[in-house]
Amino acid sequence: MSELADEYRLEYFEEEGFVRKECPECGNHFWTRDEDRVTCGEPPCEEYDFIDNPGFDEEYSLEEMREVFLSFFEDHDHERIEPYPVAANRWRDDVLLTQASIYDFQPLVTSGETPPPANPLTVSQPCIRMQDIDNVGKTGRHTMAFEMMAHHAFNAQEEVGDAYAYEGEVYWKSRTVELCDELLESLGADITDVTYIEDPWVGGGNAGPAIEVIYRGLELATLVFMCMEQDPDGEYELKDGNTYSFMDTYIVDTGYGLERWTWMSQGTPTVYEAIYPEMIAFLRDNAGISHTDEESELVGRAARLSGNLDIDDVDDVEAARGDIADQLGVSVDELRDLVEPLEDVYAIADHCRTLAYMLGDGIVPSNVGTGYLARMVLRRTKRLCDNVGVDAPLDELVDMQAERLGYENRDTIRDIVRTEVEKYRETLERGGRRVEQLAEEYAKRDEPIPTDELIELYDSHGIQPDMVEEIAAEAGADVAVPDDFYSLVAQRHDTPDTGEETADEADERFEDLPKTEKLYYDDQQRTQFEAVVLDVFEREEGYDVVLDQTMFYPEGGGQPADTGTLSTDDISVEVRDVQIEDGVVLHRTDEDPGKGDFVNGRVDTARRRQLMRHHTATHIVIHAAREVLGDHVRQAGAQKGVDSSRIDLRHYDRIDRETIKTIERVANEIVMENTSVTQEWPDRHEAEAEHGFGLYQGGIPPGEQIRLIHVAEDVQACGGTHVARTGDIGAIKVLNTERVQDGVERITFAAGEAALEGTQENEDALYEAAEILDVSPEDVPATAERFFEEWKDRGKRIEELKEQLAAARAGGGGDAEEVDVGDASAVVDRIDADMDELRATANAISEEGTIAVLGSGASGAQFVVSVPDGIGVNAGEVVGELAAKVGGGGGGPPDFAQGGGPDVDALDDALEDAPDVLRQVQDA
RNA sequence: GGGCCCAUAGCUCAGUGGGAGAGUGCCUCCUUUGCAAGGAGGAUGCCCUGGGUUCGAAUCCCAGUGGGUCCA
Repeated sequence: MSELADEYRLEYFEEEGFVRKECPECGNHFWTRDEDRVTCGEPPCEEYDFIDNPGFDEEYSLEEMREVFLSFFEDHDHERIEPYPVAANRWRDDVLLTQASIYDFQPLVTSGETPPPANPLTVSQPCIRMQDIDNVGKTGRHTMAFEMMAHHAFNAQEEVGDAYAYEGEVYWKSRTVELCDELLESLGADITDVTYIEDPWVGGGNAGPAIEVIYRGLELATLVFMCMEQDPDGEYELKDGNTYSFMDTYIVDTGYGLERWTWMSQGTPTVYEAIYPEMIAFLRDNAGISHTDEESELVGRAARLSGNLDIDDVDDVEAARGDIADQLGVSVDELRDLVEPLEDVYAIADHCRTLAYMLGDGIVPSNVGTGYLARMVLRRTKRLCDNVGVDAPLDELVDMQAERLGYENRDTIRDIVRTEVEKYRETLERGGRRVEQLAEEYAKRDEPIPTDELIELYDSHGIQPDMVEEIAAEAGADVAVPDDFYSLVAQRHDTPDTGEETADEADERFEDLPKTEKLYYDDQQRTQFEAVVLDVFEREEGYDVVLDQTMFYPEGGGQPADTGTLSTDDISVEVRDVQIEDGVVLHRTDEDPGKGDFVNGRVDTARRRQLMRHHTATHIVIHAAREVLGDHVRQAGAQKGVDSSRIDLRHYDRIDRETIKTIERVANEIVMENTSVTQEWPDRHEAEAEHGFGLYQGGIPPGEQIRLIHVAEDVQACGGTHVARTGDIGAIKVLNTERVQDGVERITFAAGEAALEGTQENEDALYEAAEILDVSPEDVPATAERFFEEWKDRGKRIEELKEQLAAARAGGGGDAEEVDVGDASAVVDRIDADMDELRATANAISEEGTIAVLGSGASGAQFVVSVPDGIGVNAGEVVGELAAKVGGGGGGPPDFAQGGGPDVDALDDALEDAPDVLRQVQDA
């Protein structure tokens, strides 16, 4: 680690007369202008020194501070860029949320594959860190949502020339520190009081020297100099135990916490009061939290004391509470009563801001992905509100933050919040009933509710253990929540590893081949072409044919591969599948067309046309859905086909029939407008700047240029083949919708011929039903309803008649054989009726005080035995005996049993034996 | 993407292989009558759909549909 020390000997430090010191408290090395300084200045080595003593000349609001920062760097030759969405999974698949400004440029820019949108640049990037969730409100400085203000410079070593998407050096360490110093000085900070602590950074396979900027006890910024990568042969061993070496590229990655700078300028007791004072005032008022001057003073002092401690999680807060209470001369309980409601209010304000970012950027609550995180935050916020007594609707609270952050989709945000709150209310209600029942049950048995039940309640029904405790207490049941509750839940989810994923077969055979020229982009309507067979590879079944150019579209972007033929003068081979690997298109054929030959390629036109129709139709349906449902709608997946296609859309509610009809109509209007469908290959950053991330409905393509498809007003990045004009689609018919996950709706639809076929199939079903009912199609619903009602009525009527029949049989059943069985008498009879009738008859007979043994051969051989009260015959045993004689079994309660078997021929014999069986059973 | 849970009367839910139930609401009557309530009687149901196992399935198995929930 010490090997990196040289990395910190900056020209700037030398010129400015900085000295390098070692902190006697923590042992870290730091740089300072103040030769007399002893410690590094960061808590716990030193305390906060800005509370009630702001470190800048003026107070700034969050918005003002952001503007000061961005314009400072603009004035220093940086280009200001718009922030990215907080949903980082929009452009990368390794993380869900944006947690730092550098996330915007990973992985393609940091790796040098794609140029940055500007260089150098400055941005204020909204970020969300869920891992801090428990600390929010309690430590005085943690927030889940924050903006990381930053300036970045992307450099490449001079000698590598243009190997990367950016060349040469913009600036590096000295200039970065100098800019930081200048910014601080421009705000009136006392820069002799600033310390720069050496703190090497390691993360995600990269590393480099980094500097923490400390002023008056507060870490205001981290300056990271990303210049190393993990390398088994690297000469530097860093704090994670891995070895690293220098890279060709080196990147300035800074992070200035907007909230902290704002806080520093105001010197309020906590960061929350500095960054959203209006909202906190509103919440305090709404929750009815008011303090006497004396109490306010106490709260302020407590905040200062806890701020001075180096508290990084809630457990520490609880532990520290005692110390703080001692120092203030009050009891812990007194302090807690005073401070906890405030902590909740702070957390609510923060969580609402988090939700505003998430929902504003189009995250839809769901049981998966970022949607799940949004749902968690929302429910937590709702709990906090209920807990502290905030009764303002949550959608209003989120809207306060959304308005401040300048989101334009505020109506949708409010709608989503209302829907979610309602869902949560239902879950709580359901859960509450469940817990009550359970609690009563265990209270009755005088047992505590076992851990198993707790886990089940949480895992399957979303009920927090503390809620169980609360409800259980009311019912008088005990609950013991184990300390390791959440790890027990986690255990339930541990699934045995089913081996490693199949190793990706990097096929080296295609490496030396030139990339196939993609003719299908030049003229998407053409289906014939000529090409040279560059190579043919034998496969387990069939061959991979590589051509110099092709019209065959390889499977990709949810569009299946083309099929067709490749012909020479001598032979015609069938293309069954087409794949692409490293730009080389592989035509999977059944025979070898011959390497070096000219071939005539012919794509299956009908299939291709349907695929193109469906692909363009997919864009149109998404566009229509966005228009009808709102801008938050995004594609969560898609699959095109020949007969139908489907798209999965993120939406927070079910899509009902009326809405589907509207979407269908809007989509078909675009078809009927018959506008042209065009493609272009713009620079990716320009495209993003113009159209936003909405472009990437189907995933993010790599490369400096991306292909855009314009359909009417809709623009999407897409690699598929499309029709020339929307009218070519013919028609779009939605076939079905289903909810594939919470928050994800699947729309299945058909285009062109398939739309016609789909409609005809539906009509066929209707006509067929109409024919069966012998009514006209439009009368089918009413008739079906009438038939169903009548059918039910008849069922009831039949039941009644069976009862009557049974009563009649029991009363004056003439031909039934009556036998004496000890003290009782029994009727043994064969009635070839169904089970219901048998049962009814048997019941009626036994109500008269006679044992009933009835047999039926209606479907197999079946028996019912009914015994009146007070007669010592076990019906179950009788049936068992009888059923055995027909090759089956039976049973039931002692007074009423039924059974049977397959052997109908033996039924009469069995009934004949019945009196003997009865006597036998009675004796036993 | 994966795990788990649920589907029975209008509503909330019992029902572990053999006669479909409770509470509540509904209808009628009685008592009382300002309301709340009390008493008696009554109607409720393709037990989500489709297959399978079984003599027999609301119940067990499989698939589907619809909902819930936890995790990554």
